[in-house]
Amino acid sequence: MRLERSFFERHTPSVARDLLGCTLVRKSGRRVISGRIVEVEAYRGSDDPASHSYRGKTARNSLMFGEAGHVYMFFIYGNHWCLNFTAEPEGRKPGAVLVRALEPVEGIGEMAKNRGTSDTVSLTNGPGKLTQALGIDGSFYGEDLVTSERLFVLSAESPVRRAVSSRIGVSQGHEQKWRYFVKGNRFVSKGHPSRVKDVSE
DNA sequence: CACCCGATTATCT
DNA sequence: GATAATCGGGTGT
Repeated sequence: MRLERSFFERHTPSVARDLLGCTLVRKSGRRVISGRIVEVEAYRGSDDPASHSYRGKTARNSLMFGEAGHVYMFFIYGNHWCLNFTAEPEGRKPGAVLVRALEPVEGIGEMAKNRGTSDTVSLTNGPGKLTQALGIDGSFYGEDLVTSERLFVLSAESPVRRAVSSRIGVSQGHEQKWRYFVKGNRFVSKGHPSRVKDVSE
């Protein structure tokens, strides 16, 4: 079942945690590429120095202040697109969940073509990699996951073992343990080893 | 495995 | 003008 609006209209870390095990589906014509979400991070509001919305509303982050369940894309380090889902009830705090890793399900051949590699593990084990594998770019900025024909999320079919840590790649906001991943899954990104130490259940 | 670095550009100060 | 929620390739241990 496709996730509906109410799923996203909650506390951002809860949305992030519950996205683990859900399936991200990318459709273009007859082609379907999909993967299970195995790693995410929450970014939230004026109390989170690592969030793009920390310093208030700007042209780039305005979507994080709007209706939940939309796609927030940003381009980083001159190379990569990162995929985020907006969260929180509208009018409350700005919030978004970064999708960091997928376990490939459908369209693996297509992913390999998009990524230019045949190494299955490295197809989708990072935020910049999975967008490339699924053919998701800046044109998806603002896409509504609740109604879109080309990008949406299906609810989890079976429970997953979750683990938590501080977030990867951020220079501030280490105290918050807002990275969630599926324990033991080989498609979880390696991240920065020094920042993955404080893993807890 | 640990560390280092260059690529490359939108966005904000 | 500086910075960045990354990646891949390199070197050295």
